[in-house]
Amino acid sequence: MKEINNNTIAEELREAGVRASSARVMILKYLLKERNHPTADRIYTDITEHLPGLSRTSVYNTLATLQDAKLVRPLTIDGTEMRYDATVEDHGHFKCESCGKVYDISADMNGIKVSGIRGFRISQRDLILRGTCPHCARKQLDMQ
Amino acid sequence: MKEINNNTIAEELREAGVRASSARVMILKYLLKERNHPTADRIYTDITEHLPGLSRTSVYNTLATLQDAKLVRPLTIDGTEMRYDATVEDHGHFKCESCGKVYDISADMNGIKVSGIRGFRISQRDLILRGTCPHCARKQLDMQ
DNA sequence: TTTCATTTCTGTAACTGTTACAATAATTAT
DNA sequence: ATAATTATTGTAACAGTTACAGAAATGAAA
Repeated sequence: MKEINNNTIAEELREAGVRASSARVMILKYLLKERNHPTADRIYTDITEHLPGLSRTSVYNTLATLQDAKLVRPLTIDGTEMRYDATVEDHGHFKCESCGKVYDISADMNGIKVSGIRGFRISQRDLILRGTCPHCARKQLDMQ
Repeated sequence: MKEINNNTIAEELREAGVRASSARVMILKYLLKERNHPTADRIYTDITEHLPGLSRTSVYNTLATLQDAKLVRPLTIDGTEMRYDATVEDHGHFKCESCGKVYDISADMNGIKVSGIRGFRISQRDLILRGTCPHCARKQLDMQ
């Protein structure tokens, strides 16, 4: 497990071919540390709470740059807002429809039998499960 | 294959426990016939082109009703807009990043090995593949 | 049928997430 | 140091969605 600090992140950025500007380091560090599938707005508010001087537009610009550099993956779990994930390895997500929280799940997508995709070139696979998380399921039982 | 006409659709609505208003029949018929994973706006423009007198808000309201009645499934393939699908059976989607088209694919999700979801109650599974569709892949080759 | 209560639909306006754009600031190369 | 490029900011526009109040349609009861 590589340590996460400004230097390692700056290096990772340069390796990916982009300049290690302060906004990029901040945002990538946030994504690597929190791993909470945040929205752009969540990133903005969390970072500026401690370090003002970052604009909302810069968050969007930076996220676009990090996506292009394949350092960050966009998640389209909700229909109306993007979420972002610094984990690039194949994995799935569970969205609790009760509390809204998004959980990482490990899923072996090679086991999926897919047909009717002859000639399709696949570059990304997203698996999203929806339902109720254990915490909310227990709460619902208690209320009965 | 059951025939799709206003009567069978009205009956389907009533069976699902909702009134068969004209807006609901129109929109469900559109979804069943077109099967093009439309956005709310696409539904609105396509229907009002031939039959004016349907409001954009009614499209949203109706889609929410049809979702509650489990007749329509929301798709969150893009981050900024919802799409809708009248097919309820488990299947996946392929989004071509080049032309934007969304294809249905048949996927057996029972083969997925998922771990780390003890206690999670799953109500829906979405599989989204992204990449290049055969049509666009051929175009890209031609250009080289 | 007429009346009443409820449900559905409409139009406007607000709201949220995102993007475009021009101006400023910072960085890199010359 | 200077110029050219790149990054960041703030404002404003834009798109998709939702809230809300009033109008219309529907269903039930008399």
